Amino acid sequence: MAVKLTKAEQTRRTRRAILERARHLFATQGYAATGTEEIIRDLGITRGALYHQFSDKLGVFKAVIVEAYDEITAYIQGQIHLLEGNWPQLIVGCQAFLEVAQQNELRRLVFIEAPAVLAADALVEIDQYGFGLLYDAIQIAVDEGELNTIDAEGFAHLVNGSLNELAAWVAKSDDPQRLKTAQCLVETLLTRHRA
Amino acid sequence: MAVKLTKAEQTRRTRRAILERARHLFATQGYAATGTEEIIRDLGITRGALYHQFSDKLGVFKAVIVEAYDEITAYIQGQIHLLEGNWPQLIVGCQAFLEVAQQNELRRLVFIEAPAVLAADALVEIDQYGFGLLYDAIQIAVDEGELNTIDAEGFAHLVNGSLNELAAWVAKSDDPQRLKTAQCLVETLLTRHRA
DNA sequence: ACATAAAAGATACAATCTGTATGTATCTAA
DNA sequence: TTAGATACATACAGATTGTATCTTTTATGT
Repeated sequence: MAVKLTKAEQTRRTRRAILERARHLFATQGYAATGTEEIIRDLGITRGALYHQFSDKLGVFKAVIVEAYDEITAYIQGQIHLLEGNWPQLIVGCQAFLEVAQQNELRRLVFIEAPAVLAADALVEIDQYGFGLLYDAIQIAVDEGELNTIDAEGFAHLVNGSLNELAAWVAKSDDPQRLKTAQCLVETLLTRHRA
Repeated sequence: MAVKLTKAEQTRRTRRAILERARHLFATQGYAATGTEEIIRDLGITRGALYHQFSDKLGVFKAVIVEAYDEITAYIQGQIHLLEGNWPQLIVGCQAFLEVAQQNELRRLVFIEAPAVLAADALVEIDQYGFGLLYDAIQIAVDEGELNTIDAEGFAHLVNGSLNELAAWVAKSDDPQRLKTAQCLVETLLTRHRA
């Protein structure tokens, strides 16, 4: 029956199907333990289609990671874009990160698999954007005299590391209180460095 | 001419040779990109010896990671064991971590490769020890009324995340000043949470 | 509308790599 | 000294990735 599809539409569907299946498998089993055969199984296509749409297995992974990053930053932007002023945006942005990065799939993908798989590769480039938002906000806070630190860049890394680890901590537990605790800890961290 | 060796000694030498070579390769190329063949090349043995001494490739990796962890904790212990009181030990211990974890080989191995490779596996168990030292010190500081936080465990994760990320930041640069900056940032972080 | 180009995908295959099964020599212990 | 264990080598099966080639369907130009 095969309804007639435009080439562009066919490509779009194939890529989406591959990306969604791959994302789930990479997140639950890891990159190495997931075969290209497993990705396309039940999708009604063969590995040939996958290799036609993506350069290789790593190409699929990169595409998955880019989408995951976009989701995270989009969520944070959505939470802060109505707020007035850099300082509250910084605090709420950090707390929003803890909310979204608590999802296990997203977390393992972005903070465990990606650094290892893309180690030498394009990781810097991709991660740079997410970290950049945090760094910018902290730099502004320093410039505005709100934040007191000897090194804005270093402090941005300090906060970034805290956020990643706390997100993992929150995700590990099923205590709904833990998210609130982590959010409070980050707010305290920032407040105690207030000028 | 093969000098006569006792079995135990032969085993010891083989395992050491494999572990040292594997550690370097895993650290520089990553786990997935390092083949068992590559590990034993130039060691004067075959893959058969490797599989006799270790359960499999993952077994080699685990052994490498355990040694790396031991090195890190040994260094920290050496730096703090003469200090009096928990609070200074906490601060100096964190700073010592930044010194030792700045070495690129150790860092990629322990903080990038290990989490991905051992994801579901025994990672928790291994990492638990290193984190445990930090957690204990923080718990004591809270009990002694030195540290002010709403949640000792959460704060320990916050500090741990900061340390890991700052270590990576220090390692990325060749500016010798950066280590000092990072150490100062951590000291400030702790001091600002002092009761 | 028709011929031709181009793209999506299928199939088959070569190259690797891991782990296992089996064989051999050397050491240890009764 | 002899039986068994131990360290290691060799050969091979299974799995997986990427590439080369072929087929089919859609797009394009005249």
